[in-house]
Parts: sequence; structure tokens; C-alpha cells
Amino acid sequence: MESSPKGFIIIFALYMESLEQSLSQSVSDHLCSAYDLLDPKLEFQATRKDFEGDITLVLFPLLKLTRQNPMVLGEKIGAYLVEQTKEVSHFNVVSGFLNLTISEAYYLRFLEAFLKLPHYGHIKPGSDAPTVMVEFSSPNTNKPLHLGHIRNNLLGDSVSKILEANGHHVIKTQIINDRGIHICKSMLAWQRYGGVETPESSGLKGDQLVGKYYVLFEKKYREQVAQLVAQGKFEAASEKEAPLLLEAQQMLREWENNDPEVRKLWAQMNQWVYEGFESTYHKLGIDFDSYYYESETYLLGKSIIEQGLDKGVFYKQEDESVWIDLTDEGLDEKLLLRSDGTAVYMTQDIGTATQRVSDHPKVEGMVYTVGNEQDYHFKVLFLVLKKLGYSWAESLFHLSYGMVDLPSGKMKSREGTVVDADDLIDQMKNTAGKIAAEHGKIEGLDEEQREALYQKIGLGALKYFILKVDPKKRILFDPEASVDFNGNTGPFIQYAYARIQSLIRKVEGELQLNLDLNLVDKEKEILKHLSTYPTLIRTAGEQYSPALVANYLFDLVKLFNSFYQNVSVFGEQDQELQSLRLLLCQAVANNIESACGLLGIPLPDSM
RNA sequence: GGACGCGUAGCUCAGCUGGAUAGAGCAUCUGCCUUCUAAGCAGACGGUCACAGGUUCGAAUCCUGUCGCGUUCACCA
Repeated sequence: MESSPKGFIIIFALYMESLEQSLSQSVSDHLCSAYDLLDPKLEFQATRKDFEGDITLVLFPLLKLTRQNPMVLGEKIGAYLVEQTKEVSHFNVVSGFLNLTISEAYYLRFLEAFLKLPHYGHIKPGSDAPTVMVEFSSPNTNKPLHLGHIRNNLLGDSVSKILEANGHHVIKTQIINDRGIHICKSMLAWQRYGGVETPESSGLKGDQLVGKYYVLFEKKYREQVAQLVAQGKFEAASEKEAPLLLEAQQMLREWENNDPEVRKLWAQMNQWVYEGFESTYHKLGIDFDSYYYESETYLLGKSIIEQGLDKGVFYKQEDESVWIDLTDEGLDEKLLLRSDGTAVYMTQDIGTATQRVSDHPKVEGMVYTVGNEQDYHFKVLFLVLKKLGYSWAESLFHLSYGMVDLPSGKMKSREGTVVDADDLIDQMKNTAGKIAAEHGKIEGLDEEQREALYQKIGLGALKYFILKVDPKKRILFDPEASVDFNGNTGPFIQYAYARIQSLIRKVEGELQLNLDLNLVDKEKEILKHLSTYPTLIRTAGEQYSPALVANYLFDLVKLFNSFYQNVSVFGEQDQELQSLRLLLCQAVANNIESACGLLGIPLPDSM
């Protein structure tokens, strides 16, 4: 089994895809010989609910080629398929659509194949599989993570898992913006107004503590400006000359000059922030394989700009600032290095990208998970890297996503409407506990088990809520709606899984699958849906979209619930039918586990 | 103003590489717990797919224009 993962996958993962392929081949053969056509394009689709059949061939595109009317053509192809293939059991033609019914034996064999793999449809990366780096999170180090970061983290993490399921090696990474004036502001405020406070002494998470001083700086700075203006020493317009700000700028220069005192404080405060972030990542169930720090890559960026100047890709203005002209590409001219030689945002990103490739020479692609307000930045970055001639620059992708807005509008720190990540995670967990208690489902669980359960449900609800929306669309985060655990939600998915686990716990002995049984409609619907999973994984990977996985899961669980509530499993007297149903449930549970794994959603065995 | 994105049921969203009568969840209303977990199931109600043209056998889907919302066009990150 281990020896030949590729062959293994082809046999099983493509079981249903091969159905379409083999049908396609048969139809094509028939058309070519009967109508003298060359490789006609065939369009298959799932048969609509209201019609009898499983898979449908659209006849319209073939009418002109064959000069037949739809009824006649459909009858001919249908009859041919029933006679020539063992998969098609019968057919009907309705106004241009040839509906084919697939034999039950085919679905049963599919179920047998499905159960043999723990993650049916996922492709195990071989040793020669391509490596992709996925960058996400990349927070500012001056404030705690908020709801927007949660979307970023969940997207990046899930897309990483989806790419892995598509047979890629994935390196999850971040770029940490640990350099710049904003850090110095927090440092200065801490020095002046805190001095001794640490996470331990204050009981605050490190990121919260540093964030507190960043806010404090802004407050003191505003006060200072106001005071100076009141004293007539100052025009409001020249607020950038205020002593506190000048002091922060002085600190940045000292940092760049490697002043040991400043560097020590900087290292200390950043460490606090990182520890705070890690605790939030841990709560979210997220981790990273590598970290990049702007303080370590911006110099490389500068040297690459120099190389680009030599190559003539960039040009220097009279004031010594460096630019690239992208007007031929329909974009503007873009600054890459300031006139004083210092780095800008772009400089640093160029450095980080090249650093990553030199650290991981096998990297064939990079995904940047960054909000859509930076669409333009990444367009420029990718173009710059291409113009510098890097081969890997051809396979860069900006995983751009929409903002998370509140019913009251945008989150604004000034108005205190920012939804803190830690608070939100805790709230979801509390809500899970409250609802579980209302349902009377926590009897017999000890405190530890309850906590673990609430954690899973709360996190599942949060992740599903965020990931089910198409990444590029903005999300409206309504606290009211987010605590609803009915309908299209994470707990809905988890609940179905828990119900199946409950059934499976009752099973004694080995279950045998008889391939010669009759299926009821609801069983067949589930198998049909399961059969689309491999294609779904591939599409989700191509489109970098966890939302597709979430929608797939929702549809699966709806079908399962309907089956569960209308078809009895243990009430079935026929042992073979009972086994079939239990195995079908097992397959659904396996699939929920695989798909939830891609979304990072944990599953409880009971709830 | 230029560029990019979005506009589908009261609300939140699927569907968008063109295919049959546009689908879900929430909300509202009916039923269903003496049978495997009711965080569920069965059903009802709800639509000018922003608007106007075009492409064709066929358009929510593709093209053009208009309107509305958002983002972006810094020697900020």
C-alpha cells in the first residue's frame, strides 16, 4: 500500500471521474463512427433533481454536428451506452438532455473502494512533489490579533491543507513586521510610562501589554500636541514636529545603528508580542513551519534593488530615489527605495521572497494571504520579481480576501469596535457551553470533558462561519448570527458526525459489504455526492477556496441527515442491508473527517 | 478622476469554464421526539438574479454601457 502511492491513487481516487471519462470515450467512439466526427466536445453534468437519472449528456452542442434532432440523437446514444457499457442501466431523453441512470452495482463498488482509503480523494505528496510556501497571518507587532487576522489565519491554514491534499509539500510561513517607527512608539511609551511592567507582573498577555503602550503613546502624543498648540508654541499643522514623535524617530535611528540598549528593549518587547501571538495561534489550532522577520530581510531587499539598477530594470531619480516604470503594464511608476536610501514596504517583500527561495530551493510557488486592500501592491511586487528574471516569479499567487465588517460598519480601534481574537474565541466557546447545557447534553461528562467539547464546538462554529464565505467577498460578522448553531453552521456538521459515531459504537464484529443489493434513493444520493469529492478537492486547490469545501460538507450533511431521519439503520431486519447502511454511515463519517480536516474543524465523538 | 472587486429571496450566502422550472440557511408559518442523539427531519411562504443593450438554439453566468457599494492610486505598512 505504501509502496506505490501514485498507482494507488489512480485506482481509487479517480473512480468516479473515470466514469465520466469512460462514458465520454464511449459516446465519442459512437459519434465518430456513426457521424464521421473528430473528437467531439462532450458536456456532462449531474442530472437535475426533478428528472430521473444520475448523469446527463447535453445534446445541444451535438445537434449541428450530427444534423439530428435531439430526440433521435439522444435515443441512439442512450441505447448504445446501455448496450455497450455496464455502468449505464437505462436512460431517458428530455428536450435535448440525455439522462443516464447508473447501475447500483457501480455505486456499491464505489463505496467499497471509498472505504479502503482513510482520505479518499486526497493525493499524498510524493518525494518529488512540488513545494509551495503559504504566507499568512503576518501581523503588526504593536497590537493584539483581531477578527480580521482570524479570517487571514483560517484562510491561510486551510488553503495550506487543501494544497497538501492536492499532493503538494507546503511550508506555512509568515513575514513579521518587526521593524519600524511603530515598534519604537511602543518601546518609548513603555520606557517613559511603564518601565517595569512585564506580562508576568501585569498578568496581561504579551501582545496585549505591548498594544497597551502603543495606544498610550498615541494618547500622550495627542495630549502633547494639544498642549503645545494651547500654549501657542505650535501650529496644529506641524504636529509631526512634536517632541515625542521626534524622540521615537531618534529611537528608530538608534535601532538602525544597532544601539545595544535600544536593541535589547526591542528584542524584549517583541518577544512578549510573539509569545502572546503564539498563544492565540494555539487556541485557533494553527501553527507555522517557518518565520521571516523584516529586520532580517530588508537589507537583502536593498541589495537586490542595487542589482536591478545594474541590470537596468530600475532607474534612479536625481534625488537618488529608486523607481520602476510599470506604465507599459498599465500600472504606475513605483518607488522601491527612498532618496535617503532607506527601505519601503516593497523593498522588504522583494528581499523576503528571494530569501525564501534561497532557503528552500525546491519552492515552485508562493501564496500570499493578504487582504484585498493590497491587491495593487502584489500586482506590482509580482511584476517586479518577474522583471528581475526569477523563474519562480511565474507562480506567485495573492490569496486576496475581503474585509470582515461589523453590522455597524468597519472595525475601528478608535471607536473601540475592534473584535479581539482571544475574546471572540472564548465567547464562542462559552456560547457552545450554554447551548449544550440548554440541550441537556452534558450529563455524564466531567469538567475536563465538557471544556474539551465546548472548545471543539465553539472553534468549529467560528471556523465554519468564516470559511464558508468565498474568500474574495467581504464578510458581515453579525455577533447575533454567529452564535446561531443551527442550519448552515459548524455544529450542524459536527452533530452529524457525532450521530454516526454513536451508531458505529453499537456495531459488533466485522461488517461485510454485499455488492448485489438494492439501494434506496437517499443512499444513492449520498454515494453520488461522495463520488464528487476528488474533483472538489482539485477545484478547491485550483481556486484556493476553502468555501467550496464548506459548501460540499453542508450538502453532504443535509443528505445524510435526511437519510438518517427517514431510513432506519438498526431497525432494518435484513442483516446485509443493515451492514450496507452502517458502512455508508462510516463512509460519510470518514468524508466529514477528511473535509473538516481541510478546514481545521475539530470533531467531537458525541455532542 | 484612473484601476480593481462586488451587486442573486426581508437578512446571510450558494450557483458564474453559458444549459432543463435560479438553490440553501436564518426569520415567519404547519407538522414530527413510546424506534439509531430534535444542534435534527418533512413542508409552506418568499425572486424584475441592480438596470439597459449585445453575443446565440439557450444568459444570473460572456461582452459593452449606466447606477450603487467597497478598496486602492504616499519617499505609510
